[in-house]
Amino acid sequence: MAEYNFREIEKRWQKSWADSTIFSAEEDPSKPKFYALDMFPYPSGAGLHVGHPLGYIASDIVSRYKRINGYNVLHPMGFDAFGLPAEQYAIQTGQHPAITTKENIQRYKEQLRNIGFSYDWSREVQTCDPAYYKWTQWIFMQLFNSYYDKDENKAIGINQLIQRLEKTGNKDVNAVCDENTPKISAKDWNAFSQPQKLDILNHYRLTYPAEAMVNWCPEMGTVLANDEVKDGFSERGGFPVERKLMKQWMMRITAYADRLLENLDSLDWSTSMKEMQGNWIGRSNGCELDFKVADQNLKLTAFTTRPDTIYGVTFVVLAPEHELVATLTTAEQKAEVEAYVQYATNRSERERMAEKNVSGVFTGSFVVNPFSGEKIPLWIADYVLAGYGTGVVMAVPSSDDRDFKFAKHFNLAIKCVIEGTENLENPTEIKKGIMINSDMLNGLESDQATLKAIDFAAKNNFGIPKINYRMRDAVFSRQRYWGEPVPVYYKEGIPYLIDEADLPLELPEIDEYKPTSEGEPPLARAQNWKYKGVYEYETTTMPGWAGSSWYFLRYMDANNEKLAVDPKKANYWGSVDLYIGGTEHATGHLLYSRFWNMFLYDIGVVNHEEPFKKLVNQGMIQGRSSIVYRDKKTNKFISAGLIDKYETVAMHVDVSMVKDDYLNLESFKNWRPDLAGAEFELEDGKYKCGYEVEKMSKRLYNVVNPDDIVESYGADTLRLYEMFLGPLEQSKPWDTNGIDGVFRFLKKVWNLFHDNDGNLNLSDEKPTPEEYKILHKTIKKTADDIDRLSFNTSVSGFMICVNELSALKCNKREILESLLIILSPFAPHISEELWQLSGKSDSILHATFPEFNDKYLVESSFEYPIMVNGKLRAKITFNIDESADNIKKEVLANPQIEKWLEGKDVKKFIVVPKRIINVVV
RNA sequence: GCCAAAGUGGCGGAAUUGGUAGACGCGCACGACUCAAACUCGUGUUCCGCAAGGAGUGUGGGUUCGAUUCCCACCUUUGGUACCA
Repeated sequence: MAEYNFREIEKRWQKSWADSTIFSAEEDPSKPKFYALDMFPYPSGAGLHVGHPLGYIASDIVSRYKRINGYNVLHPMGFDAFGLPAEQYAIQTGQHPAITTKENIQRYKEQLRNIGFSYDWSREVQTCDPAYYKWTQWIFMQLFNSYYDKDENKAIGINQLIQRLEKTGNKDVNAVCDENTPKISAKDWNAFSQPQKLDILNHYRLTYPAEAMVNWCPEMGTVLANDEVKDGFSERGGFPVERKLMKQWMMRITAYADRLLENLDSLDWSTSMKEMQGNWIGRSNGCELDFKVADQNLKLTAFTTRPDTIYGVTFVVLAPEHELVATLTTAEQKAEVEAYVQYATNRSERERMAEKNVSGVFTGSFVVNPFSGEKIPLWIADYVLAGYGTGVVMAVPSSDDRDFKFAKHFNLAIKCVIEGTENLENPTEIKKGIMINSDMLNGLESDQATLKAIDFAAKNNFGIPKINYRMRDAVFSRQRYWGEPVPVYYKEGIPYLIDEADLPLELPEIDEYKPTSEGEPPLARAQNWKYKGVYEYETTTMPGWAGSSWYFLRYMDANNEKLAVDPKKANYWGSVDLYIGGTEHATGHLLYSRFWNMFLYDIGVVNHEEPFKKLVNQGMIQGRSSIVYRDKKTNKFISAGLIDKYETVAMHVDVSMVKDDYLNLESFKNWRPDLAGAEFELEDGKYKCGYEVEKMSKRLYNVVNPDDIVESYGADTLRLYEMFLGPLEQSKPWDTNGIDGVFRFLKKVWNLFHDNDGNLNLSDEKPTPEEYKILHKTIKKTADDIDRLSFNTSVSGFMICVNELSALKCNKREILESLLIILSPFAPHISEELWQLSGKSDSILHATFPEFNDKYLVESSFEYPIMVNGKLRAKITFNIDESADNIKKEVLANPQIEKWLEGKDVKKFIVVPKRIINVVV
């Protein structure tokens, strides 16, 4: 009577779980904790497609597995709800982004519920909720009130800095600050006006206002962070981005550069992920060297990582934006230099990148090599960046590719300083070796020469060791509406934090979501929006990454109205034990989160320095588009196998009209009016489509919605199939074609419990050794596979297990109940249903993962593959403890083997116990 | 250019420590059931060959009794990054 009715079963259990508190987590010191986290989604209008749940399913399996292994599991979900698409939509339609966002979240939650995730929804967070962003603003305030002390190597309250300034000025303060921070004495400080004092403090604060060169995207009307710009275009939308000097809030992430870099070692992340962050931070060890300007009382400081090549310096190059460009240009060169600077600074980042040609201009001035005393020309070129190092490069054309190209182009001197490069067409091919033509450094190895050069420069007061970073402080302002307001107001042009008691500072209502006619951000439109009714608020909002930089902490204590997170709870849950999400967040979210978490660690909010102990990047699920081919001459559609005979045009068709690559002709004709009269050239009476693996996108008609899969196969099938598709971390195309196999598997599971008439049929008989063996083999495999997140192989393990049990017609309760428990993290609905049908009153969620027992797998004999010279020739079964001599005797006497020996001498006889036997002749 | 990861049947993929390459699933072929189709079940399915046998994990070489696995060189694909001195 009972068929596998997944629709009814899944609805029922999903409701039952939602009505209970079965997935809510409470701190419980008696149990080990496990924190499994998904990167929370941005709720877009398009809903989830089949690629999104991949990681969620994996983390859900681990969560459920850990739960039945006695762990206290925290497995929450929420929404990264501030963002551009909702705002763009608001600009077009006038609809408040909060409304669209709310609708989209509703839709997402329903889609997620359909898949049967074990989320603790009581801890849901939404970044756009004032109850949440109150604390995002609070963290901003803590950053504003802190500076980074290098001696303590941590963030410290700004009040302590003020006390030191009052007593001794800043000469002994070893802190991270702006390059241009003035040296002040206690006397200076105490004589300063309040605005002057605040200005000094801004040079130290971990979040600070600054005039900064930013990535301005005119199309979007906002600035973007470095990680939001790709090849001169915005990552979202693909609009052109230009450089612009603007007043911005900045985050002093560079203060943490070293710790962010060094801690990478301790993290269980993929090497490529660590590599990406390492490159992004880009620490380079080197030194600064001073070059005196010839005949003037001026010096230029260059940063170099290769002071060993100092004797190979044949010119020095300034960035076009360098402040001394005008001073150092001679009268004769003035016109040429001005024209070049004009040209270089007006070009956008994008143009500069597209431009591969070498460009530059001579200043007319000369500088002096501090080591050799040689006079060398000073140039200006845009391959030198104002923002990196000092904006001055000592050019060594014999060791550096760019310097080499530049010297070649302008016919400048090239001097080789490394042995073996003298006769090379391109001396930069050899980067390190024994120094030559280098006076005091001659004969030294590059690395030793580097040390000696730095030492010499330091002793003679024209150089110091220095570490530079590629990473910049992060721009924190967005000229947009749909983000967290910055909790700052202005009094006489000076920014002040609002009172903590006035948090949250809520987004005001405005008439339109566009910038004002004066180009002010949308918040400038707000009427009567003033602090204490008097002072203007900051009108930029926080960027998308603000709310996502600490949401993993809020989950630990999501409903606390008094604190961002109770340190006691944060200490209990600690770092995330498994974080699953996309690789696209390598240099954005994952870096900013580490930064904020580290800061909160410094100020004592949490007791773990790193937020994500283990990180796994799920691969992208690509679309598998279906293609039909229209004959150019007759307008007939030609089946894929026959297109060689015609000249055809390819056309994407909706994948919902295609099954197993065969096109449903009726649906196709009904798809669009112009196709109603379509004719076809068929193969074997069917139309076979071609396919293409590409991005999943509406435009390519290849989007597959999980709701549709759940409707036709059920959530358990979807979960298993997504896992079965291949390794979690690998990108792969979604191909619905294979899903029947997984569905069949679940039906076989169902059939194990039922007789041919569909009646429940379980036996209480003692299982046979063979049945135990099948079960315990699968228990071990499942546990091992989950530990290494190899879910595709555990699914095939289940299939093997069920195939073998079916062959034995096994319906032993003892075996099948254990099977249900190990299957339950993967296919929770069917497992729960069969568990209850078999007479259990308690949920399978409260069951315990069966203990693996080795004794069922012990074999008394093994069928050895016998190889002769590495080629498989026979198989013979021996007892496990058979002596090597006996094995040898029997193998050599075997007629199958004898044939291959042909009486030749046996050189070697190798027996690898329980593996293989190899005879070498 | 540089850095990282990966190349295995018609397809997705397996082989966890150097030990039977192609598990499991899809697809395909044949068969059973059926009036018929679908479902389901069974058999087969890396390639060449009737077979015996041979070849085979991107290419070429090496180490080893034995290599998808280790080493060297190269090719291709994907991702990251790009004047970072």
